[in-house]
Amino acid sequence: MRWEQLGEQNCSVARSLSVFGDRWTLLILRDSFLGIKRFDDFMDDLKLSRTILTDRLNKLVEHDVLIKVPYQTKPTRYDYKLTEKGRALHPVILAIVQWGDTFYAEDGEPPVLRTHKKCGHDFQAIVVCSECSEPIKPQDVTVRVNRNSPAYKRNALQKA
Amino acid sequence: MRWEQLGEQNCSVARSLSVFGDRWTLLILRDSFLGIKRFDDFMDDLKLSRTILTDRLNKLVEHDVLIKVPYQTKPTRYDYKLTEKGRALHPVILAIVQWGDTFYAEDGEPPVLRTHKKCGHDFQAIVVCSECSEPIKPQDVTVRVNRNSPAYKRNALQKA
DNA sequence: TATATGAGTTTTGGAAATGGACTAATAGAG
DNA sequence: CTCTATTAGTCCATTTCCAAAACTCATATA
Repeated sequence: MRWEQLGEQNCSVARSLSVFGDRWTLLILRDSFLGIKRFDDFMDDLKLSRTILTDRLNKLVEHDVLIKVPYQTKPTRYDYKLTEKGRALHPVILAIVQWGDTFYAEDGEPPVLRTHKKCGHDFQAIVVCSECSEPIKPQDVTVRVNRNSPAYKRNALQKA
Repeated sequence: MRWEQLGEQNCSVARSLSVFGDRWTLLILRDSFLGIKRFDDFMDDLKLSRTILTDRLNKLVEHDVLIKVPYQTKPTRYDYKLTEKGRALHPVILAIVQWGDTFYAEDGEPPVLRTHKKCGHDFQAIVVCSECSEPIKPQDVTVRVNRNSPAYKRNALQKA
């Protein structure tokens, strides 16, 4: 399967990964959440080739994850800022950080600490059930196809 | 920066992505959480080249995310099953699903529904603070370097 | 006029992915 | 005891992707 076809799959993981599932994009987003906005600042931090950075930033703008906001004219220069859709990726980054902290922190000390301003504590990110607020374990989840989804209906019609 | 060097960076996102941040690995893991275990079943579902699948499965085994468990001898054939470390990636997958469901579900109907057995409800995955159990918003998080981490100490020594 | 800054584009050799053919070990059918 | 199917690979030619470095362009500053 080609990368461009991935987004056409009827799976939320596949569609999401067609947006940010490549080598660099999640690192760009990590930097965005840390406040990095400008081309050369991404360059300095990520040490990737300019070509790829240009490409990835443009794709993120196309997908409405980042937006270009001019910060000067003559010549026009842009900040790359997270959109609402981009900020919605925060849980993904936090979940990845959590896993890395758990399995790769030397001496149990993660490289970076995060404080939750609301409660004032250093925190870990926990994924919980929207209905009962309990942490979700893999074995507690059952999966089924949504018969109300347009994709399912199209498929059912084809077979009939 | 080369892909192999990524894991050496002092960042939990970078180290995590050096394990699963490529085109196919997260899709393999999605399938693992759906119960797929065998080489050809991954093949059928993912439609990727056998070479790449071999490579990615081996890497996941090396990183202790999957483990090979023989299900027959003569010839020996293996199931690829999630380890504890692999199961710990469940929140990452759920966070990705959540984002895809939010922004790419047609008519607001996601392709797949998940039920939490514990409470019996279809659920969404929410990322909350381990200390106050409130959902975490990007603007409520402050980040700082952990001065107790071995990596920080090594760096401080170098400069002194 | 020369140099610096910011944000790219172009070029080119090398690395990785793709798709298809080939291999191996064994079981079961005829 | 040969033929075919199953499972899990390996090998290889072609295409695509990526890194690094050089080049471009618009402007500001010395």
